[in-house]
Amino acid sequence: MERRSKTGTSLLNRSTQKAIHRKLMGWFATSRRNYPWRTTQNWFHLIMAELMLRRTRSDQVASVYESFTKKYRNASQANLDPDGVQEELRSLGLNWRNEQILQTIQFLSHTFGSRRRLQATVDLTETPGIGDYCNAMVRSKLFQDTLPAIDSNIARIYCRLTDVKFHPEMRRKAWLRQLAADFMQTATASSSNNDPFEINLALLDLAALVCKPSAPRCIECPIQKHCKTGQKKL
DNA sequence: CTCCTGAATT
DNA sequence: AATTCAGGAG
Repeated sequence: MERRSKTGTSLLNRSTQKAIHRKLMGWFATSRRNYPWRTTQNWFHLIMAELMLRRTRSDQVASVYESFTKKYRNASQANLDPDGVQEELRSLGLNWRNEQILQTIQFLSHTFGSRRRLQATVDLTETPGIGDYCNAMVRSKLFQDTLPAIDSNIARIYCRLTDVKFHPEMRRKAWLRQLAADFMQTATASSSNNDPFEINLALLDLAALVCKPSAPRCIECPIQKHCKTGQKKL
């Protein structure tokens, strides 16, 4: 029985990764989506955005995010007003999630209070409701940490690149996480467009705008040349 | 691995 | 109407 090599570079060699990074960021420069949480330096607002975005469209989150962040500037303020938080989140639906968000706020408030900055040593995955994906987004933004964010959409990109049948559980597979980590290392070692958070955003936007779940727009894709799935369409 | 849950998609 | 989605937790 053949065993697939588990290293990222064996699936996508280093020079291909470099080429993908260059093309991806060129595309991102003109195609990026702009949302308020992408420019905030407020760690609490950034976390809240990621929680709201779970299972919810970005455009729907935008107005709620604006209202929420005006009302609550830090975790302590939000924790003092759980009813108001519920009210702010209500239009997003998913009430079970809102209960969880309140618990997350409570933990953040108790642990970090109203402090403006988090220490770079903080491990946010110890916070209830925050896992690897959210941690990577927040740490890459706040500390330029070279952590690849892997949600189902980004996992889909890596599966298509390497012609592996996609399944939502793929985002947890060791070979995919290794590949994503390798790509982040290659990309951040580049001399330009090497901001880890921007690289995470570029992949998210490519997944949302081009490498869609069904009917991907391979013709418009900046990395079709390097994608095994895209190559089949030529 | 399975479960959660209701919006989005087909 | 039926299926898919989606990070996190167990």
